[in-house]
Amino acid sequence: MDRWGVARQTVQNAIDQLRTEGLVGSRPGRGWYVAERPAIRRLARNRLSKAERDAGRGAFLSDAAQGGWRPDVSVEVRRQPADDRIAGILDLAGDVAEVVVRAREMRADGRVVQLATSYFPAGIAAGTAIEQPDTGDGGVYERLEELGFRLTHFEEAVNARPARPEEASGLGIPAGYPVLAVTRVAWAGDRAVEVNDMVLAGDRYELVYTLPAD
Amino acid sequence: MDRWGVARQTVQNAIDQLRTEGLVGSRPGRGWYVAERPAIRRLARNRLSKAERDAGRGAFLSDAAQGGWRPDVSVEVRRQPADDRIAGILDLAGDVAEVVVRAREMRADGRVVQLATSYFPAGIAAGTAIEQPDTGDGGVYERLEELGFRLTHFEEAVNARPARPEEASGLGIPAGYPVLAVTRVAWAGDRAVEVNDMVLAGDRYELVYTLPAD
DNA sequence: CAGTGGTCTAGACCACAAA
DNA sequence: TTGTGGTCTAGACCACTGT
Repeated sequence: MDRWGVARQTVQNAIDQLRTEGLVGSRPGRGWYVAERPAIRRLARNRLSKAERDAGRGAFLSDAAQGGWRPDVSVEVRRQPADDRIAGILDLAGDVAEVVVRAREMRADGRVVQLATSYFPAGIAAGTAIEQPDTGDGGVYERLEELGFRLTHFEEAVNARPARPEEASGLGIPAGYPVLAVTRVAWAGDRAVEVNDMVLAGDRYELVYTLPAD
Repeated sequence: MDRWGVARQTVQNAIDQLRTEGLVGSRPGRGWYVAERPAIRRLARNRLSKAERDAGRGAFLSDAAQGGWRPDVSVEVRRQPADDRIAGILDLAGDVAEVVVRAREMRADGRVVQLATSYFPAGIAAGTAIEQPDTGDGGVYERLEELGFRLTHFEEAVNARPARPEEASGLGIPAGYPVLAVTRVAWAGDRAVEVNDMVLAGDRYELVYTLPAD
C-alpha cells in the first residue's frame, strides 16, 4: 500500500491473482510468502505392465517406498447404476446396468494427493475379491486376470482442468487450481473391463509415458 | 445484489472465482454468461510411430484435416546457448553448448491452441533442413532419421499448471487457467536428440496414450 | 443515453498469530 | 495487545454496449 499508494483491497486482489497462479500462499495472522514449488512426483506409466504387477504391490505403494513417504489409502466400495458415460465405455446395455465402484483416496504423509474412482461391470466383479476393500497382491488387475480376463492394453486420456470445489478441499489446493484428470480404461481384447477416473494435484505430479518410435 | 442483499464488490468477487474455475465468462457492457464447454480435441499419441510419420503430414495438420478446422502455424527458428535444463536432457557438455530452437505457434481457425518449442543440439541440426521454417514431408523426425539418427522411442512427461501471463494471453484463456505442459524427448538409442516443450489450453485438449499390458 | 462489467478507494469487522 | 490476512460495504469513476 505504501509503496504503490493504493488501497488495501487493491493489494488483496493482486495477491489473490498470484495465488490462483500458484505463486504465493498465505496464512491468516502470519503473512503471505512465496509458494514453494512442491516436489514433483514422476509417475512412470509402464508400471501397468504384467511384470510390474507380478512384483506384488500396487503402484502407489511402490512409489511410496521409493519416495520415502508414508502412504495411506482409504477405500470405499459400493454398487450403483452406471451413468451414461460409464455405461458407454464399458458397453453395458439395459436400464439396470450396475457397476461395482471402488472410490479411493490416496494420502502421502497424511496429505491427500490423489483421488481415484474405478468402475467395473457388476456382472464381472460382483461377489469377487474386487468388492473387498483389500484386493490382495497385484491388485484388481491380477484379480481380473484370475477371473479369466486377460488384459491386453490400457488407454489413458489425460486432461487439465480447474479443480472442482470438493476436489480442491480434498487435495488441499485453492479452488480452481489445475488438476490432472486421467481416465484409464483397461481392455481385455475388445472388452473394456474397468474405467478408472483419477484426479491428481496439478503440478505436484508428472506423468511419464514412453512411446515406441515404430 | 438484490437477491442476496450484498454489495456489488461481493458479487464481483464471487463471479471472479467462477471465472477462474472456467464456469462463467463475461464481456464488458454485455453481461456475464455460463461458459460453453469448448469442444475437446483428442490427440492420440501413437501418431509418433514411423508408419504415421511416413504418411507425410505433421500431427497438427492431420488433426486439422480430421477435425475440419483451418490450421495455421507460425515458426520462428533461432540458435541460442542451451539453458541448464535443456543441456542436461540433451547431455550437452561445455560452456558454449548451443541449440537450434524451433518455436511454433499453432492456430485453429485463427485461435492459438498450442505453443511448442523444440530444442536440437546445434552439432546435429545446424545447417540442416531442421533450421528451415518448413522442414518438409514427415517433419523434423524424418530429417533426423536422414541425418543418421534412428529414432527408437519418445518420452512424454505431462503435467498441469496455471498458465503464465504470456501463455494466457497467447492462448486466449484467463491468467492462471490450467494448461497441459508436455515435455517430449526424442531418443535415438541412448542419445536424446530433441526436447519439445508444448503448452496446450487445458481442458480443450485430451491426450490419449495406449499402453501395452505386458 | 442508460445499463453493463471492471476497478479503485476508504472504512469497517472478524479470526488468527506472536510478543 | 498489536499486526496480520480475509472479507464486506458504500460510493465513485471508467470503458464498453446497445437503444
